[in-house]
Amino acid sequence: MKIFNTMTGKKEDFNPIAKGKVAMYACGVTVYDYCHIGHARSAVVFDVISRYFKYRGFDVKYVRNFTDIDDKIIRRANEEGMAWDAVAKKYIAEYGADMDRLGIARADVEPKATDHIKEMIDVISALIEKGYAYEVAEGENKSVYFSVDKFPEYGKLSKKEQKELLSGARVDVDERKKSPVDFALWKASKEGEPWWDSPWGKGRPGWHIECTAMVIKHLGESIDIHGGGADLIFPHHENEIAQSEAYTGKPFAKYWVHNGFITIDKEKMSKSLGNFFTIREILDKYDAEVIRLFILSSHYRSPIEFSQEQLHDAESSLDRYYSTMLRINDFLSHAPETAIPPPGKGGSKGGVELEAVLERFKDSFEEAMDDDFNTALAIGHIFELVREVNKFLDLKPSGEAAKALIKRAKDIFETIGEALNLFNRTPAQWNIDLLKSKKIHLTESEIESRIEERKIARQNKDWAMADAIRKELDEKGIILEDKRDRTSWKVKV
RNA sequence: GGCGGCGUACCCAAGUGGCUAAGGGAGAGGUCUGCAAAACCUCGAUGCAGCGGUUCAAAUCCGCUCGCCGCCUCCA
Repeated sequence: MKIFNTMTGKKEDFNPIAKGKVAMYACGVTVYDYCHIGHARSAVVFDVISRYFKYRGFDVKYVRNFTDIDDKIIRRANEEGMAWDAVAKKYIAEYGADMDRLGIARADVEPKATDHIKEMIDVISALIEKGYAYEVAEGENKSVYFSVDKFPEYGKLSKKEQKELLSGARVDVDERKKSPVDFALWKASKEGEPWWDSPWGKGRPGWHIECTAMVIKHLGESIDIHGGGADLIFPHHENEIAQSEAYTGKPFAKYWVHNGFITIDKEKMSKSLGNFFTIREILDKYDAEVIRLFILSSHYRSPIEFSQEQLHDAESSLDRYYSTMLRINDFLSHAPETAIPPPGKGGSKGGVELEAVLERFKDSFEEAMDDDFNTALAIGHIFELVREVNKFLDLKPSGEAAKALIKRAKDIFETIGEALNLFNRTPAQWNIDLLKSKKIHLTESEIESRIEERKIARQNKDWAMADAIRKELDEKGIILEDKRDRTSWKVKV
């Protein structure tokens, strides 16, 4: 497997620190508001990465944290007249609900910063002892800062020179810090803010230190993969590296993996620009699987331009898949057991191309995913298989050999579906769920009974009546498909 | 200003040195069908922002130009 490592700027062979095991940490969210589609992307990407490692037989331990104490949470609490920890609790629950709906597996450990205050204090104390950090008195309490110039490798991840950072006017000038690039490990408590007791009096942790403490506690001092959105490269991950490696003297993470942004009108989606869509806003109009397919149709490091049109395209693709799965299921349950000579063309020759695609499918899929998790290419392969399956079924095959072939294709879809957490509903469920996301107020049985009425009309060759029923359903967003022996329905996408 | 990325058909998007440039969506024509729908077939970039260069061979490497974006501040 090859993975692009932000640290080296290259794709590298993946060799885990411990054979057969993957220790992986992804920075989660600060819980002060609903998540937007950009957060969803990051979560989907790392979900798929961890799933694929498991598919590949690795023993994966995946940790994704919650930042549940921070300025924004405190501000939000004040705005809403809530306690800060009630805000955190609320949005952790909402995050979980969004992730569940998106089909994102819970991480093996989902630690919260405030559950690791002691661990953070231990690391900070050690950093002071080792001379990497210094205390600054603020009233009766003290803050602690990391002294960046004590860590010469600072900037190695983001490729920044300390000098450049110093000359840049954008860093906060703060009289308390010895250098503008130094960052807070511990913040002295201000009036009305939450606080914890510490060797420096009342205070709360800085942002970056939580990840160091939680990584070390749950995964160890050196881990295989550390990831997050590309906007975390600097300063967050750079600071994590500095404080962690200063503390342990060991490399913090072997591979640094960062996902690209979601953009709107070519601009990064962000809270501050106000150009964001929350996950739940999108889930109100589109099925969760559509969002997953939309995200996974591009490589994880590329920017993705968000638009309704893109979502609609993804929805159409998915519908194509499920239409094919319906044909597969129909074939497996209704096709004659014994081979009947197909009229004219086809025959045994028909399965050759499908057989060839099936033969190389697993390799193609793994080759794509092994190449820095190229989900876009992998999904392309899946649709090649879809086409071959349809082509084969168009030949109206029959007999055990044909069924075995189609069964093989179905098995492949299911295996792949598990690795990507895509394509794993029944076609019927897909359409029932579409009724919901398209807000079509019809039940399955209502549709079925109209189909039954139409069937009688068709038997009587009352085409006007049959067409009227079909038109009526079509206007409500339901498409009917007449098969040889029955009629199926689907939601228009 | 420093660092990094991107520009592939009408839209989205793989491909980053070598067989006909994946796949999806949209479009046109056809097959099937009572008519449809779905599916399939055919058509659709002699060309990968532009210009130059390296090479037997480049979308793919190098240089320049144009356009767009990100990070350098909280940010997935």
